[in-house]
Amino acid sequence: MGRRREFDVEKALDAALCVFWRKGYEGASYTDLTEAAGVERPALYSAFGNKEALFRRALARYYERYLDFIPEALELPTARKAAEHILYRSAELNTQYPDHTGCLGINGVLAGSDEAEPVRQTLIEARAIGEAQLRERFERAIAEGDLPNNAKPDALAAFVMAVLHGMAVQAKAGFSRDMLEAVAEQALSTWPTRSSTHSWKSSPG
Amino acid sequence: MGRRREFDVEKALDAALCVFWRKGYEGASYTDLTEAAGVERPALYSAFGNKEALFRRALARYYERYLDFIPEALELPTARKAAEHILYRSAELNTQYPDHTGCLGINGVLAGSDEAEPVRQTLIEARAIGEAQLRERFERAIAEGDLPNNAKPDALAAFVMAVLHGMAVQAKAGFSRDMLEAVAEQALSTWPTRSSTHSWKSSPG
DNA sequence: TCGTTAGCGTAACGATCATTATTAAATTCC
DNA sequence: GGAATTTAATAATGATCGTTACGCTAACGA
Repeated sequence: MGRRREFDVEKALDAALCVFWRKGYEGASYTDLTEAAGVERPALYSAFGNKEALFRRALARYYERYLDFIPEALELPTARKAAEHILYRSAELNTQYPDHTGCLGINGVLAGSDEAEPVRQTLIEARAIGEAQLRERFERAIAEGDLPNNAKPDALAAFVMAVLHGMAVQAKAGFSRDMLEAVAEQALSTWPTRSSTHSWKSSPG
Repeated sequence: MGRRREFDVEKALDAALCVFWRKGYEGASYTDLTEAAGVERPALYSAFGNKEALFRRALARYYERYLDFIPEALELPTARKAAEHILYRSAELNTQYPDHTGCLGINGVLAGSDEAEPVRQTLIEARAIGEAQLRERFERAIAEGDLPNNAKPDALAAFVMAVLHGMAVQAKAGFSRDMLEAVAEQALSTWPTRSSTHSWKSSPG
C-alpha cells in the first residue's frame, strides 16, 4: 500500500557511485549526489539512509561490478598470472573513465571537494617534480653504464614512485616499518621464480 | 614600529604541519590548526594568510625538513642505491610518528576529518581483505610449487597492493593507461642490472 | 607623554554542510 | 469512494566551515 517510488534506486546508486568515485567521500556533498541522481534530498535518505550508508552501498557495488577481476585473478593457475591480471586490469580500470580516474577505494579518502582543487594540483605537481628528479637520475645512470641501455628511466621512476605512494597508503592503514621495508625489498628484488632464470617479458593482453 | 608578535611563527608552522600531516588538507579545520598552534584565529591569518597559503608553507617545510633524503639519494653513486635509499628512508618516515603516519603529500588528499573516520576504517578493512586474499593465493602457490619455498607471501601480497595503491594515486594525477602498464610491467619484471646476476640482499641501514 | 602602528582576542560574518519536519500528492486496502 | 499509508518536494534545522570586523592592548618613535 501507499505511493510507489518514482525513481530507479539502482540508477540512483550508480550515479552516487560515480560521484563518490570522482570526488571522494567527504568531497561529495549531498547536493552533488542528489543532482547526479536526479532525485530530491529526502528521497535519497529514505532509500539509502544517511550519506555514510549510501557510500557503503556504493562501495559494495564497486567491488562486485568493477573489481570483479580480483576473484577472477585468484583462480588463475599461477601466482604470477594472478598478480599480472590484477595489475593490468587495474591499470585499465584506473584510466578508462576520464571523469573519474583512479580507484574508488583510494579516491574515497584521496579526492576532495572542488574548492580544494588548487591544493590538489599543488600536491600533484610536487609529486611530478619528485618523479622527474628520479627519472633524470636514472637517465644519468644509463649514461654512466650503471643501468643497462634498454632500461626505461621513466617507467623505472614511475614504478619507484608508485611503490612510494603505495607505502604511504599502507602506512595510513597501520603498516609497521618492517612491513613497509619488506615491500621496499620486494620492489628492489627480483620476482621469485622456480627456475633461477627470470626472463619474463610480460605482455598485457 | 607597533606591537611585536607574541608567538613563535616557526613553532606555529610546525604545529600546523603536524595537523595537516594527520588530518589532511580538508580534514584539518582552522579550529584544529589554531588549537595545535596555541594561537587565536586572526593571528594565524595575519602570519600566513589563509588556510591554503598555510598549507603550502607547511608543504614546503615538509619537503625541506622531512624529505631531505631525496636529494641525498640522488647523489648516491648508483641508481639502485638511490632507489634503495629513497624506499627505505620513506618506510621509516611513514611509520616513525605514530600520531601522523604516512606521507604529508599523500595524506593531504587521503586523510579527512574525524567524522569520516568510520568510513576510512571501512576502506582500510576492504583493502586488508583484498591483500589477505592475495596472500592466501600466494600461500597456495608455494604449496603447489608455483612459487619457491623461500618466497614470502605476505610481503609479496603487500608489494602488489602497494603497486596497486601507487597506480591509483598516479591515475588521479593524470597517468595514462600505457604509463600505468609500464609500472605494472616493472613491478612484475626484475630490476635491470648490468650483470645478469641479481643476488642483492639489501639491508636498510 | 603622546600618537602611531601592529598584534591580540572576542565575536560575528555568510556560506555550506548533512539531516529532517512538514505539507502535498499519489496509490492501495476496505 | 473514503481511510490509511507511502513517497515527493519545499524549506528549514543546528552545526561547522573559512574568514574577518572591531575594539583593546602593547610597543615603538617623537
